[in-house]
Amino acid sequence: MEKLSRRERQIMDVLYERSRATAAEILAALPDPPSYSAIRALIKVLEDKGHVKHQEDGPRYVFTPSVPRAKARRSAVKHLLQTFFDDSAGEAVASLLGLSAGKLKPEELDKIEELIARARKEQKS
Amino acid sequence: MEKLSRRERQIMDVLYERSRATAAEILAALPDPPSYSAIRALIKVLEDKGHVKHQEDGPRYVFTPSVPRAKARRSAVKHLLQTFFDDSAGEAVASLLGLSAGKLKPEELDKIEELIARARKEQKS
DNA sequence: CATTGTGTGCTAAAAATTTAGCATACGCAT
DNA sequence: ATGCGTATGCTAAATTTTTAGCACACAATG
Repeated sequence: MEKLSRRERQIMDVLYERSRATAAEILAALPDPPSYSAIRALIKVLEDKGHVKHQEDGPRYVFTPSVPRAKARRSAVKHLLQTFFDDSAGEAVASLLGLSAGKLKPEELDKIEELIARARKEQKS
Repeated sequence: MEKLSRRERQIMDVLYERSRATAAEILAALPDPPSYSAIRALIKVLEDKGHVKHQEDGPRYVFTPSVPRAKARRSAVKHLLQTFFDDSAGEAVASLLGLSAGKLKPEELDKIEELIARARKEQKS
């Protein structure tokens, strides 16, 4: 599994964000969008590298990441944690809560609290 | 502020992780490290683009990101949230707690709980 | 005071990325 | 059936990234 160029990374981001997209949708979602052909060439590279799969949907292709989102998530979080938070999950959570202050639904808060409770138990064991 | 290539991104990651580093340290920290000259050329580009500053420390240069870590953090978190968590901070926190299950110090957990309590208050207001 | 080690700056070439452009296929309306 | 719009596949060229290779400065060492 080879490394991704900037554009390739951007395309993967779009795919992970929407979980599936056509070439045209990707084009629309990219910053400084290049030409349609350019996009398609890039997608082909991504397919060759094994990062992207496609399925036919009538006339057009629909592309999806070949590594499941959950897995990609984990690496991304791990990397973020290492790079910006010295591996301190606490700080990271703090940052998250800070960033979305006031935007959190009570149920989400409940859920998080429960997770903390669970973490406490694991801690003791 | 222009876009970063893969290598440039990697270098910035190292810098954010350690907050400061010499060319040699960066070299040591990079995956598939290229030559020393290569590193230095890349750093120069990053300086030209304005992402990196240096200060002299005796004989050698010490490089630091020119955008403060806290700010870079915020963008990184925001981007992660958008790309992998549909902007749901709740899910992101869940993922964090899951990833570092058992590795969290009780004080950290306390800290998080307090943040939640505070979020609850903001919620109501 | 030469030599060695480690730093910088610069530049040209190699490699990789990114782009545009053309050929082709297919559905659909004229 | 012809032409139009929108797909895909492919390729060659333009651009950017990445690399290696000097040249020079300076401090420490023998």
